[in-house]
Amino acid sequence: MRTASDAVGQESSATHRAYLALRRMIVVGELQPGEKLKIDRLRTLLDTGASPVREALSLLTSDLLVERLDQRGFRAAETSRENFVEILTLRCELEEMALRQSIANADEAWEDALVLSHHKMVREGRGDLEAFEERHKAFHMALLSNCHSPILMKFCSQLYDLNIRYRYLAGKALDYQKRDVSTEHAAILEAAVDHDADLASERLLNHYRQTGAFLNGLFSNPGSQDV
Amino acid sequence: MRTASDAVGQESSATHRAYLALRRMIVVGELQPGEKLKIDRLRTLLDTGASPVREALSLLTSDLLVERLDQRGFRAAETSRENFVEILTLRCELEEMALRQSIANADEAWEDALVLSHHKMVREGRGDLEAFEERHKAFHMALLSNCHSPILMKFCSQLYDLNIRYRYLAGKALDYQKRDVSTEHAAILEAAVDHDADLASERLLNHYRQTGAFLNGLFSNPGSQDV
DNA sequence: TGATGCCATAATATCGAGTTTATCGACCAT
DNA sequence: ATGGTCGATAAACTCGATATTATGGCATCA
Repeated sequence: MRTASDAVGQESSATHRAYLALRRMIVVGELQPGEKLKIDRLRTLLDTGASPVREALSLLTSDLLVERLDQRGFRAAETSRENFVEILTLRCELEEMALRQSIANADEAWEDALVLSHHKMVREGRGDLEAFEERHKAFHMALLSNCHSPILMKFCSQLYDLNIRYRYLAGKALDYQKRDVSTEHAAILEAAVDHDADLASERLLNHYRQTGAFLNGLFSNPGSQDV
Repeated sequence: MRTASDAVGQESSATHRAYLALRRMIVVGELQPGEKLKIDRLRTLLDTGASPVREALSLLTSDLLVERLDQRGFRAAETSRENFVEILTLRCELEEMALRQSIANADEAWEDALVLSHHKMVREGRGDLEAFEERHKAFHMALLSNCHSPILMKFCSQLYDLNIRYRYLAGKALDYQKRDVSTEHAAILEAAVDHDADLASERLLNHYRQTGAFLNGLFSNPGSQDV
């Protein structure tokens, strides 16, 4: 019983919709770390069947956003400082690798797409946080997208999602309001279009490490968020 | 209707069994690259229901061993020289990273486990090829296992499986019969227990690159296998 | 004769029910 | 009183069936 009107979403499949919805809910923290994910509750929440939910949870398990317990169902992945540090470290390693390859393969089409994604991110502004985060990820992925290594891209994308989850958990991307990340983004973009791999890598990694150090501090006194 | 006797397999779940079985079949080539994976056929083949098969295929999609077609089901992942080169490159990068961290964290327990896994691999011999490959993977993973980075381990494990698939496809691990890989393994082990990260990395990467160059040659004239 | 639209077939994707398994509280034995 | 076992409840897991969607052949029309 599906009307022709919602055929516009070219990705029409209950499983895929459930996957996107659940991933979003986990990333932004609507589903808390360690929270039990009961099929029946999610089934009613997403208004779909049990099969799509199970399949989506299986996929999220491979993304490390969901953990599968022996025969006891699923739960949202736990968080920990060790996990956070691991993600940050791997992200720095893999993204530097991808960025350098991207720059080595630089061509006009890539640079155009890169500038465009940066522009879209700037234009979006901070009005809608989730929309901005979408653009933000698009920009960072665009930096790497010319590495011609789909597997590496997949890894970077996964690590990005794992990381952004910590940002949300720390309190609605608090860091953005204190630091001037716009300047950092512009600087990274500039170095990339100049094909300066060393400078671009250095700026990208500093970008991550500053955010990382900030978030890492929150593990000690998580009550310091006052807005 | 399950007897108590087959409770010995502590991982008793139709989904997990289907996952292992299908992964094995794809890796060793019983399911060819690009082959359509019809649910019904696999269902009868594995003697299980459709749900476990679907869930297993979903998981394998995240392992990059299965591709999901829009709304047209699943197929075994395609192979290509580009894909092979990418896997080899990433493997070298990530495993060197993991190996160096492993050695940096070296302790007795790790060295013991490492020596043991090497011994088991040697003892297994080439009688049962699949059993040997099992030990072989265990040895290589043991080298990396002390890096204290579960995500990195997961990536390396995935890449290992993707790579070994090409070995099987090239013709039943032909390379092992021509080169003296035993000596190479022993040399890697020696450098690792000596905590010589540079030497161990160099030997490990040479190990991979030699195998890689050999397999890469098979893409040009795949008919050269004569046994 | 070639191309196009339609219909039959087959396979997928989804749903709802039944079965197996874990959890938790109560009860009994020590 | 404490430890262990048993039984009721709830949940996950699995199965069979239905509905939806793609595919390939056939008829029709230009």
